[in-house]
Amino acid sequence: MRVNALRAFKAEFFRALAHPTRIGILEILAGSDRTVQQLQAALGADQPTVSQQLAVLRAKNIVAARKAGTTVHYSVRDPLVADLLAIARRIFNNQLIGSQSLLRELQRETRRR
Amino acid sequence: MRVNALRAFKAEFFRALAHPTRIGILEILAGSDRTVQQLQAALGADQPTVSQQLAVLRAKNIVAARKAGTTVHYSVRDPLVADLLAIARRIFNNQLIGSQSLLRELQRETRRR
DNA sequence: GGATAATATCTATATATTAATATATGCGAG
DNA sequence: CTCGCATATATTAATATATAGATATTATCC
Repeated sequence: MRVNALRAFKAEFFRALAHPTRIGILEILAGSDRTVQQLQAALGADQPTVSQQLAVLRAKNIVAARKAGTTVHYSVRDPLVADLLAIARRIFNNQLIGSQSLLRELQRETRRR
Repeated sequence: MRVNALRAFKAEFFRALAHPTRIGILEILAGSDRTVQQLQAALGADQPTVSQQLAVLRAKNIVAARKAGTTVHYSVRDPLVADLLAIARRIFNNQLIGSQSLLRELQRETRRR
């Protein structure tokens, strides 16, 4: 039964998304490619943190790195990741009925797209 | 900035999916509701394992439990979860080019739906 | 070559997750 | 009421992950 191997693989993929910084990175990259510096600024995170979380996403082949001189540009490998995040957003939206403040922020985000 | 709180929340959601058994449970429940016993049989997992992973999904409000006498029927709360898994499947499909055996199994699964 | 900027990796410690096993709870049958 | 089945929870040891900080690598400029 390699259904199990497949499920382990899927679980690994979702685990790669299971971190606030990595979610942030993907949300930003879903819009357009960015350098590490830009990600640092947009996330308000320090350099090693961003770089380390990028390494996780790279290891899972979710993002790609393109080197240009001393800076590195990152992009999402599969545009479907943006769709995935969009569906996830709708699920949160349904789920958060009752948690007003988070819900408001989520709706603001949904409108923006 | 409660964008961060929101991202933490999203990360938690994905963490709930980040386990082979839980993926299995959701794939099965996406088809139709099942009792714990049915899940045990379908997954080939023992009772405490299934129950424990169901508890995780319950805690995140991803599944709902309905008690009928001594047995408990589980269902997925939001039908969008099935869509999420379907998109994830397409992402794996793109990503797995090169890993032939897993890819074959994945395509078999995609065809089935 | 040396200095500097951008990015990556490592290390140590704290914390979380898992798997296996044991035990507890609730309910229906008789 | 008590027995047995279905499910849930607790416990513990092993493993994995996160976080913060220090350090290493790489390319560019002089």
